[in-house]
Amino acid sequence: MPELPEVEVTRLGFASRIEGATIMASAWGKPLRWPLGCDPQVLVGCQITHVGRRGKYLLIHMDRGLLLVHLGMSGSLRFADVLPAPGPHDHFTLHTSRGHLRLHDPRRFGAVVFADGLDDDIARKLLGKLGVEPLSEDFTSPAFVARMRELRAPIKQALLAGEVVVGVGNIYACEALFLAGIRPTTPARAVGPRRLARLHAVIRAVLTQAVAAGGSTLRDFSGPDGNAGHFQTQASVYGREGQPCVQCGKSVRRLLQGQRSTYYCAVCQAR
DNA sequence: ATTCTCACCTGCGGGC
DNA sequence: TGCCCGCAGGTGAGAA
Repeated sequence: MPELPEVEVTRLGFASRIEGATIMASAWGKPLRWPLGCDPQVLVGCQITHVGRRGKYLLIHMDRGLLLVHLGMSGSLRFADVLPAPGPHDHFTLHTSRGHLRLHDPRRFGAVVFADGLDDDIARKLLGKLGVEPLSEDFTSPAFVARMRELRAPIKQALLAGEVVVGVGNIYACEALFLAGIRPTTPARAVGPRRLARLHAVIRAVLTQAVAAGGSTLRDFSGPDGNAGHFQTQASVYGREGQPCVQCGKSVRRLLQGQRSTYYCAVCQAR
């Protein structure tokens, strides 16, 4: 599920409410993608100071160390004063003095990992190669164009790789390429600079709109208050194979790139 | 170094 | 009704 907008919607929904809370206990279900990396007792008594985000990782900073939370494909976080007893897919609950934070993740591709700090080994391993934040000032058009022009990979896969810009997953990569009029299979370096500049602008715009719409809910995702996102209803191509292109009316196509579905319009994205 | 494939895990919808 | 297949928002590991 969660690409940058969904993670950001999650963060915005509970960050200010949990900051300042003291952790009382944690509860665990089935194993997630990676082990916590410390004794769960280490968390008890820690005070949460700030909730940030890097790419698709939530960073729960504490007075001692931080938690890196990833939602994988099917994860969602819920934060509430009162939560029901954990269900079979609730694999982590953080009980704090300000409420209870719970990770629901049927597929368990998500993770909760403890790190001493952002420069410790595990944090660097997970965050070290990530590209620029697309909603930050550092995401500039000239730098983006220059970096993309170095890459042989098909442009969609260059976006998904996250080494140039983070947070753009399968939905938003398809949408951004459609809005920029770029064929997803074109090698990044073969896309003209003006189209790349357009892509830069459109990535910002589409992610911003998606955050405003509460993210996309295909099946699992909900924000920390339990509300579904509705950006998926605004999608131009994603999930619309065989349906008419919103611009030209021709049938939206689907193809596979690196085992992932790509949706595009062969007319509007001619090259 | 790159680039590609596999693997992780569960659930759902479609076709037979 | 029920089974089997394909598909799903991510990404690290290992092979080629």
